Amino acid sequence: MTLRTRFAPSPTGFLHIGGARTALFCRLHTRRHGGVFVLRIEDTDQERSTPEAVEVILEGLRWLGLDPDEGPFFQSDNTELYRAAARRMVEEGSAYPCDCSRETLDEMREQQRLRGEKPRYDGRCRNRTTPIGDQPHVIRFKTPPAGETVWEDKIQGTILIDNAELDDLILIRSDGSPTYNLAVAVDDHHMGITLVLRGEDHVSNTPRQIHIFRALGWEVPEYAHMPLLHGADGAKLSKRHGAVSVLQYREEGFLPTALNNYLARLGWSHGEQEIFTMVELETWFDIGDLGRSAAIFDQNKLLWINGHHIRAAAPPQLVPELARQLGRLGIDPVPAPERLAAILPEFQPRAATMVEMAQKCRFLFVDSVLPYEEKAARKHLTAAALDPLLGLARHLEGVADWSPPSIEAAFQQTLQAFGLAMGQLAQPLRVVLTGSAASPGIIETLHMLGREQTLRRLHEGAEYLQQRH
RNA sequence: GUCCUGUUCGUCUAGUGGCCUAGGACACCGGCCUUUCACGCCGGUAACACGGGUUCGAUUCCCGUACGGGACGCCA
Repeated sequence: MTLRTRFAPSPTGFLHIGGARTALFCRLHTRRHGGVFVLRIEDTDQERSTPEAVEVILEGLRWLGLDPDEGPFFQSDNTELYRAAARRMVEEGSAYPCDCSRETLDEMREQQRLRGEKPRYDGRCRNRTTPIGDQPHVIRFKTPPAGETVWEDKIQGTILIDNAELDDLILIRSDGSPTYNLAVAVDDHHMGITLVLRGEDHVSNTPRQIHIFRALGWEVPEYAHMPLLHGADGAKLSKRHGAVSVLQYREEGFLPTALNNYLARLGWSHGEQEIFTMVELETWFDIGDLGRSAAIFDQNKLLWINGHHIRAAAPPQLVPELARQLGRLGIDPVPAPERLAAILPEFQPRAATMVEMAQKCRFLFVDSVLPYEEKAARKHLTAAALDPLLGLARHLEGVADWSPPSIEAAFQQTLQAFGLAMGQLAQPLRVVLTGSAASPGIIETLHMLGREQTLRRLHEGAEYLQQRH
């Protein structure tokens, strides 16, 4: 039987980093074993599910390159399937109607809590003899009162739960809609899911779902519960707690391959390798190699991995994202792709994110870099810098082809003429050309900037110096 | 509170009874390279939660304690 897994987010908000990791693990594990990766949208909560959230989740998955092999399927399309399953269970005696009010239930739980018991439904409607009729009611599952439920979790190992710990969960709400546990079991069966891979926070739902499978006479799938992702405070990452949308990472200049690489390394390792391509992950990743404890998200390491992927990328691959980020910085029009591809190699080793890269190469695409960075100007734009800069301008005006060797020659001639060391000319020049004291190599910087802009900024700098000193 | 579950450097991890005076990576600190900033290279600080067993020998196995996390909805 071929492996079939599913990623089943509920569309009640953005796709956060924890959800993305679950999707990634499903995808990688499935690919590794030649299976099928299914996407199912769990929108049985009509109150909170929105089409916008569905769109955002799909976009997040698309950006990460985690498109499903099948789906997306929507649970809201299967309502009749769930109702039929519930009806059958009532007929066969494994489920029953219950008309206890929410107030009754609240009070019940409150009392139990006071007595130090686990809050749970006490099953008072289980054996009722009077028919409910048209009264609003829910359908509850008749949980086996004794015995234990055990499964061999592919990540956690053997998990054994005493059935006495479980209460009679609701299958169908009073408005006729199915609840999570029913919908999941029915869909996992009908979609032929063989491995349910999800977060550890679902462990307690597993025995309930296994019971439903058994009541319906279906084969129970395998389960694997992966450790959760925690925030810096050590608590579970969730939409209400610290987790941001994966699309936010795109805005901040992270590459999808880097994010996948980092997420995969959280809880999993392969020898002493840190950097992985998607293909490598798909050939080596296996949930059997996952650790069992939660991991804390570390932005620093993500930055390092991102920088690595930026450096390893072929320039043309980065062009669209650099263009987008420059646009966000107000560069209009955005430079031509060929131009960006040409300058990219100089900036790849100098940026941990695409946002940082856009900021660092911005000086190439503006009309003027004034005002200069204050600290840089104070340190390097002294009165002594004026004459050498003007001298360099004269030498540069004689350069016809603007090739790096020619620029270098003009630069060396100026150095000799004024008896200066490299840094004494390079630093003031850098400030005048880029506005800051840090940039790619000075010859490369002149070359990238072009003859016209270089000379213009040289004179602009000379003017600044004359006014200041 | 009850049930489930976890615990190796600050963080991610290697480690499945002797190869561990515990390895790698990020971060941090030094140094080298260098026209600046990066990249790269070299080096350093830093961890087996605690207590009992089992064993010739425990980071590794068992029990307990502590601390952490998850679950306990007509949410998923």
